Amino acid sequence: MSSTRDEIIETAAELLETQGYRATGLNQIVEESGAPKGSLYYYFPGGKEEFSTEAINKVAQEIKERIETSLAEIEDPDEAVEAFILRIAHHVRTSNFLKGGPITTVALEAVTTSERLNEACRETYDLWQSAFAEKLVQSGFSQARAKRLAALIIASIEGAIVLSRTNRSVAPLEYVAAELKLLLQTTPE
Amino acid sequence: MSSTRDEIIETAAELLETQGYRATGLNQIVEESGAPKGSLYYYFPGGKEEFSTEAINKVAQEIKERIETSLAEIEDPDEAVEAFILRIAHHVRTSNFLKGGPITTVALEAVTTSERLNEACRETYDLWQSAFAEKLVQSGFSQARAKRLAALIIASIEGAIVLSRTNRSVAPLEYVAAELKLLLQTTPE
DNA sequence: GTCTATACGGTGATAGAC
DNA sequence: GTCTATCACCGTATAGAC
Repeated sequence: MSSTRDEIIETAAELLETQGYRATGLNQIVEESGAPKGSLYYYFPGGKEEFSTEAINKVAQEIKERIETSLAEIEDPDEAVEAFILRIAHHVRTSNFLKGGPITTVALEAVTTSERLNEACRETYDLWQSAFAEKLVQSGFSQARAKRLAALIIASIEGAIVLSRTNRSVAPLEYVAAELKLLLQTTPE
Repeated sequence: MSSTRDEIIETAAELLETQGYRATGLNQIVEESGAPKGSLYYYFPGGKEEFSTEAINKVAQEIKERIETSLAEIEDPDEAVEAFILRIAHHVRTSNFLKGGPITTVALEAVTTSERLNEACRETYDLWQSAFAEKLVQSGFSQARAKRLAALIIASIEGAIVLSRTNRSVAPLEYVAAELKLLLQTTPE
């Protein structure tokens, strides 16, 4: 129940979201977290790769729960997904386009960098996709269709976040929200 | 018409696609391009940021033309977009999931790193989006709707590439291709 | 558990000879 | 145009005192 340990993970998660893996330095984490410098390798013998993996896993769980609770608030899947995406848009805007897509940069970096991080990212996306698919199945979509639609939802959100942060405008996220809403309004198959 | 200059840009483009900006070192570019080490700052006084910007602009044009020619081959927009995405899937697979989304990583890194790179990425996405939107307008969609749909197409492709590379499977790209095809089959509004 | 100091490699960039 | 040498800096990681 070390508070220091948690602080490191929490700070790492934030920096990974805004900067990515390579750009996030140990010194910066120590500085911003206020954690004692000497304790980093005490808590995480595996170094940068280890606490980054833990940071990803933590974020994975948090977002998964956010997806579930958000989708549970509205019965119609099209409106539920729309509302969820607009929440993300708000998050991106209020962060001044510094946040959003907490593991996207790391996921791309990990492909050529770290098998361990890559695996953590893979599991994270699976987790999120399952959360969306479950809602769609409950709404009457077949398992197969729900899986495809969930992939589209995750993919388009991730991509729209890239576009929104790059353009410093949440318009891409709003467009995606509107179009996905239309697609999900069709009769479930 | 310097061949050396072009080699540097070409190599930079490839490395930026697979590794991103921060991970791509000057030494690596010199080594893989076969360019004389001393000529890097001769051709690009602005250093890393400068030739990276040129690499992005070059890729932007190439992909734009690939979008246009690919979409021109098939009249129906739903089938045309599907075919284009499946071509990307092939590209991602044959690269062993090392390539795809040539500027995605750089775009995310640029938000907190380089105003110049950020601008280049912004223009690139605009260029690609316009290419899709034009095809949709020709197919009977309104300007406004075409713009939204183009944003969804770009976003979902970008995101699906992230998922596909992370999962070492082109399934996400295939799912997105199938679902976008369905969405575009609806009567143009 | 935490501190300080340090090792060691790599980075982008520059200088000056040729 | 190109080469070589070198710069100052930053990164991760480790050692050893306390």
